[in-house]
Amino acid sequence: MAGAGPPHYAPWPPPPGHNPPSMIDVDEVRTIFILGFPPDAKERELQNLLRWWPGYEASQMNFKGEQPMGFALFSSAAAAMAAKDALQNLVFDYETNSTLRAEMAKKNLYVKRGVTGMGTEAQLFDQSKRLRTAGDYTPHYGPPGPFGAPSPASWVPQSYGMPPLQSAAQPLVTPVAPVGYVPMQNMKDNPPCNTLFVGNLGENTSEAELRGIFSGQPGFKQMKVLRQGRNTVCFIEFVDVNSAVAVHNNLQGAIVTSSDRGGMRLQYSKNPFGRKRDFMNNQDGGAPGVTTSDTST
DNA sequence: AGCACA
Repeated sequence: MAGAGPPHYAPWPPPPGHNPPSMIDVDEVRTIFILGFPPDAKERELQNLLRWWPGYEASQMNFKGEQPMGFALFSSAAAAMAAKDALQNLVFDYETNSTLRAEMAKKNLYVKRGVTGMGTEAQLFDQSKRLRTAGDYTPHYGPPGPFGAPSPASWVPQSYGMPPLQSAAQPLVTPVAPVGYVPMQNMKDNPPCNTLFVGNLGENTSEAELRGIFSGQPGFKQMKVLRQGRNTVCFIEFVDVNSAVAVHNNLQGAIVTSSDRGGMRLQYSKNPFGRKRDFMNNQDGGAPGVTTSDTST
């Protein structure tokens, strides 16, 4: 059971101008990081472990590597340290003999406004601006725009004072903002659906860049990259059609730095995710795409 | 100008 639905997903990225840095003492580290979880620990378990602690604000589980790493942000350094001590050597799971270790982090956990530990660290840039910084083909890790979002790497702790744990703490995804756009005429497209097809990608297009671009988009679910000789294509699934439509429009022609063809072409997929049953049953020779199921009215 | 996976 998935419970009562998604708790607090932000349906759309916050507009620019959020999180005024002057409001908070940014110098004070009030984040702890926690190790020792069993490999199957869930982010929700971390949240539920900490949510009643005084001053708890947000947490996040990082699943790089063998064992999950938890990060938790508190309202003050004192609250963070108290929680750190409370968690120290806590037996998390008797079956797997998992004992937690906690330390102060080097940097504070970066939390998107309104999101507490939901694990999507990729930042959105202001899509309405259609940043056109062509000339600069340096991959930007973080938007060049009005608000520079810190790369997730910036808050990954350096693990000092403890045995060499996961010093290889890498970000799961490095957010990538397109450096610019080229006009893209989209000749034949398909009816809107929850899956986008990405074309006009060169053979050495980096999957990491694509993931950096798309995984932070609102409603992103999963993506798959396909190499086809000197072409690369990519499928991106979204939670709903509206999310796909937004990205289809906003990122059309966005420049993919690792591609040698400039802008990407975004189309709706012919075979969207989650439709297998439908189109398998529609073998009556009728027009594909016309389904008998009605989702509206 | 290229549409996989369930």
